[in-house]
Amino acid sequence: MSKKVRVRFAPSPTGGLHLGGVRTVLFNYLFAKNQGGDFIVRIEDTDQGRFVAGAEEYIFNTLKWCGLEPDESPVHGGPYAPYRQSERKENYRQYAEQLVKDGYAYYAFDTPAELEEMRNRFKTPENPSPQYNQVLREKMRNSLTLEKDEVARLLNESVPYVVRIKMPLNETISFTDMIRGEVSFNTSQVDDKVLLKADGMPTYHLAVVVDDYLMKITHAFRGEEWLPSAPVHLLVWKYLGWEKDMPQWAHLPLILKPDGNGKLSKRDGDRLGFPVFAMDWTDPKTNETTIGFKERGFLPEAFVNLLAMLGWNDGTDKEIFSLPELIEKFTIERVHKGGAKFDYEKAKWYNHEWIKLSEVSQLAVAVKQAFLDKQIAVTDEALLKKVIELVKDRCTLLADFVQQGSFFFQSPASIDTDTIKPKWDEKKNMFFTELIRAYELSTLWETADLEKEFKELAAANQLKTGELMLPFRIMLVGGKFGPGVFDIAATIGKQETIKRIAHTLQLLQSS
RNA sequence: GGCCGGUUCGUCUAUCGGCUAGGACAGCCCCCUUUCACGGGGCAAAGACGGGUUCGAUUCCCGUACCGGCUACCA
Repeated sequence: MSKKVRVRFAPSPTGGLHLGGVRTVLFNYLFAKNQGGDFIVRIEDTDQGRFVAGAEEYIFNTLKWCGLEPDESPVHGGPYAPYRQSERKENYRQYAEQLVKDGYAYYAFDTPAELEEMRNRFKTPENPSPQYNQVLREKMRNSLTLEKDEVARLLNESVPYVVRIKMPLNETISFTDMIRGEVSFNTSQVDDKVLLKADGMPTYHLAVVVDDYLMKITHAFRGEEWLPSAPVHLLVWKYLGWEKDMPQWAHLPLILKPDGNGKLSKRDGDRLGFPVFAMDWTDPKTNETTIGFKERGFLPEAFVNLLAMLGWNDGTDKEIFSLPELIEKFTIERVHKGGAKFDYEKAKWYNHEWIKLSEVSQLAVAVKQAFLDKQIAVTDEALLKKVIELVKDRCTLLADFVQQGSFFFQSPASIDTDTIKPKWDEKKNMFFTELIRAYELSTLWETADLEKEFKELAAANQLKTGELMLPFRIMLVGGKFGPGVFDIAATIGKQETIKRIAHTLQLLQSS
């Protein structure tokens, strides 16, 4: 019997959640649910200096929007509460002390200024960033170099200190990553990372191990940027005597910027004009808002779908997956090793596909909101549904519904008469005048009837239908866009259709 | 600089030693459509390089190059 799968997403609440973060959540979630396991969210707020108001709430709102609800978290509760590291502060010190007692870690009294001084002093062109390591630790002020009495005195006088792991010299440490296979490191290349900070808070390196252990995490997913510190974590697991309970690691590939170099950042979105955050994020300090996928008009289904395909596929040509399908099909073996450049065009394609494939009723709420955002109140639900049905094939983002369909709810703000004018003449004017009369007498008001009448009248006047359709369209919607003209006329009704024709005729007359 | 990771069309990817290297996005062309889409059809487009191993390498191994990540009392 193997243990129940438990995975965790461990964000630090420092701002909006971006693509990469949500994808990490998603892969955690998919793996857990595929295995019938639990998905835990633990807030890693060990850095008091980086606390950002509202960031935690934002994270949970985002998960909710995506449909990735945690089984355990600070807001969902759970048997391993609290799930906020700042509230678990007292847990960590004992483990740090235990490591010191067992000779795996030590106290270091160097001040930030001293550390900076050290780095400057030993910096050379060949070694631009000297590390607090097996060699340099000998030159610093710590419980390894100081006399026992001196250490005791400093501790006694409450001189600030940190606890650092004592990296062994020249040991090979390796593990099997679920995505990358065997990865190994030489400990001589790894520095003595701080485990417990001077303020008594653990660093990520200690907290991640302690909490993963305490919360019985079985599989740990995180971004590839964590790979270099994996040996530190491995060693902490080992030194604490928990090796047999260590989760299996999986380091996810990064999401890269579209135009070349580096991992995708918020700045790239601003620069290239696409969202990077899942939802709008307003920085409480600057009050600046960064656009999110949700507000840009993405459906959560599409957002989740496109994220899943960035680094994973099911081995077939299938690209459109619902969340339940993803859960069913997801396996780590099919996660890519290489980073993926984010392609906004493809992202939009996913949204377009999901809009086309969604039921009208599923779209209604979001589309109504899109209209409302543009100051168009929709009160007629039946009309809304009819409009969605008519235009959804040509909508990539939710806002496109407004562009494609506002004229169903209100008369066009302006009529593109410039397009009509060059080919306008008295015969056409006559035709539309007669059309008004004909439509006034119509007893049937369906698409096919309207088209039939229109064409018959055109034939009677010896006019080509083709030359009349565009003017008609512009009269009804204001420009060269929208679904089929007769569908529009049928939908807006007799009175409105006639009104719009007459209005344009008047415009053409007076200019 | 050091360490670690990665490398198939412009982009996301399939291929688990047999390939005429498949699909999707974007691009281009045609059909459908008297708007724009949708839909259908087509074109163009890739294994970083050099060595091995093998009857046979995109696939396995080793180098090189390139790209990326890390190198904080941040996560």
